Parts: sequence; structure tokens; C-alpha cells
Amino acid sequence: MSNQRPSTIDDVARLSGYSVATVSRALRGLPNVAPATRARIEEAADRLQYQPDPAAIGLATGRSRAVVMALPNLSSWYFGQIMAGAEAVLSESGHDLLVFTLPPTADKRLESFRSPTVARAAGFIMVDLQFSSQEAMTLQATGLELVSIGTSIGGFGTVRIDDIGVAEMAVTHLTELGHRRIGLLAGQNDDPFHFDVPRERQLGYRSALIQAGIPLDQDLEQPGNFSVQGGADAMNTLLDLDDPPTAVFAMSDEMAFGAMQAARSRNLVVPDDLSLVGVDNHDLAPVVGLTTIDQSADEHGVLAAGLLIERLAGDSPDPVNLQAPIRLITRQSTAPPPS
Amino acid sequence: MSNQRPSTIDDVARLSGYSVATVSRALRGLPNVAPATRARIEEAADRLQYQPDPAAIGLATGRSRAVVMALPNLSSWYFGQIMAGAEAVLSESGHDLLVFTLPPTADKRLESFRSPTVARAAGFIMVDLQFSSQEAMTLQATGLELVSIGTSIGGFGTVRIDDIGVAEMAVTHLTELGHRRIGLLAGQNDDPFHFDVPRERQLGYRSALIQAGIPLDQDLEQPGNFSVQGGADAMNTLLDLDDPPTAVFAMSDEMAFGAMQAARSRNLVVPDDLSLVGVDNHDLAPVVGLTTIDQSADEHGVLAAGLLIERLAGDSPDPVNLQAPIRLITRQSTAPPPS
DNA sequence: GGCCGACGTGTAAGCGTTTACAGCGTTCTG
DNA sequence: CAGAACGCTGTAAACGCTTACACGTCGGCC
Repeated sequence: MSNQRPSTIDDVARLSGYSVATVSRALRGLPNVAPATRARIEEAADRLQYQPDPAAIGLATGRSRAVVMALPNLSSWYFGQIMAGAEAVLSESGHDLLVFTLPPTADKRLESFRSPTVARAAGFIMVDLQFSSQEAMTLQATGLELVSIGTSIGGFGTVRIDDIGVAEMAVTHLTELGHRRIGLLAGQNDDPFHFDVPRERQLGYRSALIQAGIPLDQDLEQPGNFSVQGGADAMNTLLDLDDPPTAVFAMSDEMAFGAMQAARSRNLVVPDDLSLVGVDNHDLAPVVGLTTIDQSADEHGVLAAGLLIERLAGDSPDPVNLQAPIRLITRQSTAPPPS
Repeated sequence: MSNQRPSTIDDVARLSGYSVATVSRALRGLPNVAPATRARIEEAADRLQYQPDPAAIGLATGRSRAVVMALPNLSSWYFGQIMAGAEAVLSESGHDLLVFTLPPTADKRLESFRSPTVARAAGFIMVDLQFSSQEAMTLQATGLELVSIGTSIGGFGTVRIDDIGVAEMAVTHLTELGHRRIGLLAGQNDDPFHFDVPRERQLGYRSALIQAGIPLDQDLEQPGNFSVQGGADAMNTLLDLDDPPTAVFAMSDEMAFGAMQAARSRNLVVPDDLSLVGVDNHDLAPVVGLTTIDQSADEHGVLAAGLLIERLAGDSPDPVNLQAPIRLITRQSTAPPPS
């Protein structure tokens, strides 16, 4: 019951009768260690419950075992799913998950990229973020293993979905139901991150309309900022139109929820008066009966973390681009337009 | 444009003309450094853009600058709010936020507490978790600064709400509306974490009923596991009763959402046929018009992180217990019982 | 005027790893 | 059979900080 000083590599060396160098090599699975030696050392190590000190390793190698995850925020549903997925994989392989929200201004971002904690981490996962080439260069210069979720960046491993396809799938679902006047709840107009997901979904929305022979209308595209409140506001703008839409595609479920609220406050019934499609398959989508495109968000985290670990292990040479699956889930929020 | 080796304390010492010891003292704001000296050193430091290496500090001091946050999961709304609040405060003071989900079995938990990353962190915030005294001792032995959110543990700083009061407030709201048959959506029956929040809310629920002169009924208390699905299941059980409740208090908004869904699937109208109160003031509570008790979750994270930082700075001697405010927000999900 | 304490500073020994290099038997090779 | 090559192991120098200790220098005090 003594105050157990944690044992060091020296203790293991002493107990096993080898030098610290050999112990280090043996325990890390490096070649050029006699099998018998390795066995004896391993036995000594776990007899002493030896656990290498991350700080010491960090000092000696210049890299920590932490994986840094940069997100726009920590509180939205989608990001929670991603963190959860990534954490599960990373903890499995003995990595720590360091989360932080990215400052909105470019110089503050650069500053944080240069901070030793980030620069000397093992890997870096960024979510739904995009930035100047200078920022990308800074990050590359750190020698970090880089993975991006939701958006493609040169030199990064990438996990994303077919964002154009998502929008097409959603809007086509609406046109097939007979809708001809279809609104769009989009991102923000002045996005500091130059996030390209909204752009691509907008593209998909337009392309689906064109394919259905429906004319575009600028007024039908409203920024909703990917938030509940933003969705409600945008929906209200749409409903105030002279010729309001009979259906709306929201780029995220949270915006769709806001839209639902806006519709209800005007005594409109979903889907009788208004059809609604979102994206995400949020936990609460089934609760309110929202038709949506599932993109299994937690899987994004799992894939990104897996990619990172593979590359850290030295497998998979070049940056890989993974595309996660999507699928339409129809619920009660979509129906043919009112006649 | 050279490959900038990051500058070390040695560089600063050389440029300023002092020894590394003095530089170290000056930069950390320790006493016994002449003001002029400090100024010169600081100038040299930021001319070189010096940033101390966390690994080296960790090795030398035996403590990292990371704050570890242990949560039951990363994906539920409440935990997202807490992380967000804590991260904002911690990043401000230069601490890293390391998140991980706690393994459900006691020995795995003990193991992770002993891991050097945790044991040598600066602080530890645990959320909605509770455990054996052995686990608590292990944690104390690490010398970490400890803060618990949502539940009280000896030796920990604590941030929580009056959980009994929350339930009383909610249930009293219902009794005042005239309800006499009030159900409870509770936690799980076999909770591996021995979480005491559900116990206290149960206490408050019962006490409010007793105060209103309403007899208790075991059948009206159903476990809902704090999840949407669990809430739906529990609600269905309640509705299958011979004498179903006219109102339900859910210990979390997410369970209340599930209950709403269950009610709707039976063509019951909220609040005409059934009143519902939750806890959290979830982002989507306004969307579905849920009456709830706001506990400003993100504030919990802010307070906990603040507490931790204060104690790390050496202020506030003893473990502090903070109580966050709560308030009833009435929306459209509550009304007098059907006549 | 000598002594003491406070103040400012430097020297050097850790902290616990990794890794370049060297050394030593064995086994190949020609 | 000499010498090269290889396999295994050890020595010791980093890595970039903190901190105990020692060493002036100065002012104040009796």
C-alpha cells in the first residue's frame, strides 16, 4: 500500500537484466531483439505494470500520441456523433482525443496550428472546415497526419459524402411526389470557413430541379446557417413569398426542425400544406417524423479515425478519399403537394 | 522560408543574455526576477516566437496541461453543451481538453485512471458519473484537481443543480394544473455508474406528489434510460396501464421527446390528452413546444472549468460546491387534464 | 564597519524516453 | 580460413524544460 511511484523503463531494465535500449526496442516490437529476450522483458514489464510516460516519449520523439480534432463547435448533433465515432476508435488504439473549436479568424487559426500541442500531435482531424492555402501549408509543415471530414483538401485524407448526390436525392424525392415549387434552406452567406458542403448541396438542388424541368428561382434559396433558429427564420422568409414553396429541402435536419416550427406557428400542417426533407437522420428525426437523408454521421468519425491510425501505422501510402454511404429515409414529413 | 526549428528556452537565454533558469522564472512570472530583466527576456521570447514545449514541461514537472473530461458518451445533447462550455473556458487559459468516454466496468475504469495520460494531467472533470470509493481513492492519489458535474463526490469540486428541486418544480407545475395521475420517466434500473441524479429526481417527484396529497403508485414510475427510444418505450408502458396518467414528468427532454412520439403514434394530442414536462431545455424543446426545466447545461461546463482553473491557480482552498440555477419554462406541452 | 538577509542570477542535475553508434560473437562467403 | 556481414546488445547523448543549491552584491542594522 505504499505510494507506488510508477515504474520506469529503468526498473524494467534492472528487473529483466537488460539495458534500457534493449527494453525500449523489445517493448516497441522493433526487430533485432532475440525472442527469448523479448519474452523476459515483457514479463518484467507487466510484472511492474510498466507504462511508458507519454511526456518522455513526446520529448524524445517530438510527437505525442494525441489526435487533435478541430470542429466548428462541440454542441451540435452532427459533431457529437463524429466525436463519438472517432473516440471509440482512437481510444481502442491508445490515442488521446483532444478536441477544440476553431477560431473564426484566419490568424488566430494559424496561431493555434503552430502551437506545440497541435504541431507535435500525432494526427489532426478537421471537421467541416476549410481554409486558405497558407493555413493548409502550415498544417502540412507540421508533419502531422491529416484527415478532413466533410470537405476535401489537398494533401489530407478525406471522409465525406456525395454532397451533390444528397441534394439531388432529396429534391428528386420531392419532384417525384409532384412538387414544382421547392425551397432550399442553405448555409450562411458569409461563411468564414468557406465551407464547400453548402455549395455542393446547392448545386445538387439546382441540378435536380433542372433535370425535372423546373425553373430556378433565387428567392427560393434562403440561408439558414445550419441552426434550428436559422431554419425557422429562413422558412418564414419563404412563407412570406407571394408564391411560397409547397416543399422545402433543408441542408440539415436541425434547419428542417426550425422550418417545422415556423410552419406550425402559421398553422400549416406538415406534410399536407408543406413537405420537408432534411439531411442527417438526427436522433429526433423519427420523433417528429422527418423525411431525411441518412449519412450515418458517427461512421464518419469512425472512418476518419481509422484512416488516421492506418496512416500512422505506415500502411496506406497516399492520402485516401473515403466516401460514406447515404440513403433516403422517408417518413411523414413528405407527401404530394396540396391540390 | 527555412524549415523553422521551433525556438527553445536556450535560444531565448542566448538572445537575452541570461541563463535558462532566469528565463524560465521570468516567463512564468515567478518572483525574484528584476523587472528590467523580465522585460528583456519577454522581448526576446516573443521576438523568437518562443513557445515552451508541453512535453518537456510535462517531463520536468510530472504534470501536463491537459484537462481530462470523462463522460458517459459524447453524443447526447447535454454532454455536448457541457463540453462546449468547458472548452471555451479551458482554451482561454491555455489548457487542452481531452475527452473520453468512461468504460462501464469498474476495473477498466480503474485501469484508465492509472494510465499516465490521466494520472499526470492537470485536472479531471467527470460528468454524471459516480463510482466506488476505491475508484475515488485512485483518482485522489493521482493528485489531480478533481471536479464533478451532476453528482457529488467527496473530495471533488462539484457543479450540480438541485435535482430534488427540479423534480418538485416540474411535478408541482402539473399538480397545480390539476393533474392527479402523474407518471415518471426515470433512468435505468441497472445503472453501472450508480448515478444518483435519477434517484434524487425520483425523490423530488414523490415528495411533490405527497405534498399535493396524491398517493404514490409504483406502476407510474418507468425506466426510460435517458434516451429518446427509452422514453418512447416507457411512455407506451404507461399508456397501456388500466388507469394511464394524464401527465408525465420526464427526467430529460430526450425522454420527453420519445414520449411525445409514443403519444402521437396513438393519436393522443399533447397537451389535450397528455401533459408532458422534461428537463434540460434542449435545443429542440422550443421546436416541439415542450415545457421543461432549464438547467443551462453549457453553464455547467463553464462553471466546472472555471472551478478547476481557480484551484490550479492555487486560489480557493477547499473543494467548492456550486449549484447552478434552474427555472421552469412553460410551453405548449402542458395544460389542465382532460375533463 | 562588519554582519545578515534579501534579492537577482547562474550551474547543473534531474525528468523518462529514443536512438546513433559501437562492440561482440556467429555465421557466411570466396 | 580470413574477412565481411549479420544479429544482438549496451553506452551515452540527446530531447527541452524545472528547480535545488550556490554564489555574488547590496542595503540596513547595531
